[in-house]
This record gives sequence, structure tokens and C-alpha cells, in this order.
Amino acid sequence: MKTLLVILGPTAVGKTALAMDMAQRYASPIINADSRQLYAGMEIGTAAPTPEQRARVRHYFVGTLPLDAYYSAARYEADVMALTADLFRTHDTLVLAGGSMLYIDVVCRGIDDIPTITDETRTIMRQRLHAEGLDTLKAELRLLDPAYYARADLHNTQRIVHALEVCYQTGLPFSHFHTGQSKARPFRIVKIGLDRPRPELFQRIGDRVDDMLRQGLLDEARALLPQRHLNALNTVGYKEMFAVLDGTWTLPFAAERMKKNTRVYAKKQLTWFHRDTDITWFHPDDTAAIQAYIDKHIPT
RNA sequence: GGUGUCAUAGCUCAGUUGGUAGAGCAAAGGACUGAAAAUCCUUGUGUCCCCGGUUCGAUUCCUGGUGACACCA
Repeated sequence: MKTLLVILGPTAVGKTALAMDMAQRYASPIINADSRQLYAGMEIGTAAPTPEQRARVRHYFVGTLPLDAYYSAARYEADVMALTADLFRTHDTLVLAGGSMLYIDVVCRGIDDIPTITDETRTIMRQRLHAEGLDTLKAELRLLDPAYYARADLHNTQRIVHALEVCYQTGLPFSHFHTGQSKARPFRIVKIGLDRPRPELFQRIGDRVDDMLRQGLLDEARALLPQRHLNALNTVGYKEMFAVLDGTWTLPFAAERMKKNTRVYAKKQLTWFHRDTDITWFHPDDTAAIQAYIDKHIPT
């Protein structure tokens, strides 16, 4: 029986250390489940695995995308499923580690098959949003997909626009594509969640931000400045550094904002993870309990 | 030691002509179907320093404490 060992948790909780241990124990590579570590050029700000770690354990999907590449959770699903199909031929256990909630769910449960929106549709809809306003688009969505409209978050421009894009491009309601079904996977999934008491986690977040700044986050951001409009760089850490480079924030102020925004992100991750009852939670330092759990659920 | 000022949310503070209180920051909770470290929604947490007095009623006024700060010795 093939097993995918998923290691997840909020940012800075200590996922990497456990992932490295498990990877070495099962002679598995690590499949990254962090939506920003996928991109090249953001190593410091995303706390990407170090060259030493990458020399010890093979990592997939780290730094493999150019910053301007279009990517999505659906593509991640396809990429990971193709990779695992290949790797499970020679491995019984694979380690997937990261903190991108949707990306992890997409691997574990799948995502509905919705056509990718073309650049043309995207451009048109962006122009219409600008010219006609959100209310007009909402009224259209109400006509084209009343079912989705009834449960949609009507303040969330991103969602309204995307739903409407799908309606226009396919000629079908957005909700038509929602099956509500999880996809079956040809492997077992064991999910380990790592968490710490809030003050402990927040302390680590603060320390990590300070550490990133010492490693040269500001210089990394400076090199990325010309590409700041790209979605990949709409990311905690870079946004604050760009404000420093613009001269609008001082570095100490930006550091505080970065810590705060990282704390908010961690909370958001936990909100998502907590409704997933398949996760078994551990304190990262409780290695004995983690060992015991893994021994029980992943026979060697 | 004396005099004065202050003491209210986790922090910085506002306020109540006496009817148990609210801003900023911090924080807490939630949503999520091709941008997800994104995007969006909700929420004020309190022995108003302590004991007593006046009062129908004190966080507010008064006596006495305690603590902090400033000045004088």
C-alpha cells in the first residue's frame, strides 16, 4: 500500500525539520506544498529549503516556476498527481510538506474540472469591472448563475469576476462545474498537523522575520522590484519591502508590519486546517508522539 | 521625608457635569472550487488600583492606603 505522508501547519511552526526527518527515514523526496516556494527568486522571503537541505533530500516543486508563470491550484493538482504516480513506482511512502491550505486539499481531495479562463476573457472581464463596476457584474451573475449567486460572497470581487468569467467562457453556470465530490486517490493519505501555543508560534514568526532581514530580504526584494506587479510577489514580506524601497515605510516599521501580516496569515491557515478532521495534531517538539503515530499508521 | 500629578482593555490613551465606558494599535473568530502567503466577512476583550465615606446610585466626588512619575529636601 502506497502512502502519502502530509505534513502541514501554520507558517514558521517547524514543518521543515519534521519533513526532513521523515524524508530521510522513508528515503523519500519532499514534495513542496507551498504556493510561493514554487517560484524562483523568492528564497529568503519564503523560507525555502536551503541548498544544504536540498543536497540531503531531493525536493520537488521548489523554485521551479518563473515569477511570471501562470499557475493555479488545479495545475498543482495535476503536477503532483503526475509526479506521485511516477515516484510511487519506486517508493512506498512519499512526503508532502507545506502550508498552502488549498494546494494540500487539492492533492488530497481534488478540485472540480473547470475550464481555464483564457487571457482574452480575463482581459475583457477586467476591463468591464473597471468600466461598469462590480454591481453590474453581480447583477449579471445573478441572472446567469442564481445558485452560485445565492451563496457567493458578494463583497469578494475576485470570486464574482471569476464566476462570471466561467459563465461567459463556457456558456454554463459556474455552479454547473461543482460536483461536491472528492476524487479517489490511488494511495493512502496520513495527515500530520503541527501547531504550537499561540505565543510560542508568534515568537517564532518574529524571530524568522528578523532572520530573513539579516539574510538580505531587502536586497532580494530590490532585485524583484521590476516585477512587483506579478501575483507571485503579492506576498507577505515582499509587499512590505517594496514599501521600504518606495521610501514610504522605514525598515523597522516594515519589519513590524511583516510580522503582523505573517501572524494573520498563520491564523488564516489554522482556520482552514481546523475544519479538516483528517488531521492529527502534534506539537513539533513532541517527537515521541509523532513517531508513535507514524509507526502505527505507516507500517514499514 | 515633603509637595504635586497620574492610576480606565494586552499596549497607548480618551471619557463619564454621579446612572458601571470607547478609540487607535495589538488581538480573536469565520468564509474559501484555476490569483490561495491571494481575496473577503465579523467581533471590544474591562473588579475603570485597593479599603472606607457621601449618595437611591461612585469608575467619576471625599478620607485613607498602595504604586508610578515629577519637583523640593
